[in-house]
Amino acid sequence: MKTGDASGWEPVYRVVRRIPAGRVASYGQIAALAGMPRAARQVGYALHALDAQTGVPWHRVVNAQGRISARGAVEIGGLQRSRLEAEGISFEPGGRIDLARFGWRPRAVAPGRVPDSSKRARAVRRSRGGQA
DNA sequence: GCCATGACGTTCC
DNA sequence: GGGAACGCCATGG
Repeated sequence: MKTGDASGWEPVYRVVRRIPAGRVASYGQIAALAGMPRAARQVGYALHALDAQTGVPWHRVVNAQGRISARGAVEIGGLQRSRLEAEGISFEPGGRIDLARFGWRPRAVAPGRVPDSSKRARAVRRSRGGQA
């Protein structure tokens, strides 16, 4: 909430506009391209404060799980899904999107293949102790 | 100026 | 592949 003025989020909006139709990008990706790799949350916040008439394809932005979060805003999530489907993006039974196919790759990487970062870097930083 | 909240991400098991 | 916990950063009160 907190009606942000969205004045300093222009770089973020610019990145979102760069997302081609039929493709989706994660908040972290947008944040990284905007210059804030750790401010993924703020990206979502910026989009929330954004208006539907700003011309920014906010519906092409989903979380890293390829799912629509829209905390509390169910109507927003429904609209987002409808828009994505209209662009040719298919949803899985669980409401998830196949990021391997519809995920936006600004680096123009070979289609059908993604570096993936799910379960590779494990011994990189285990100091976190996410769980006992 | 400090505390609480939030369209999330990444790591660990 | 899925669930849970910790972490980051910015806005609001």
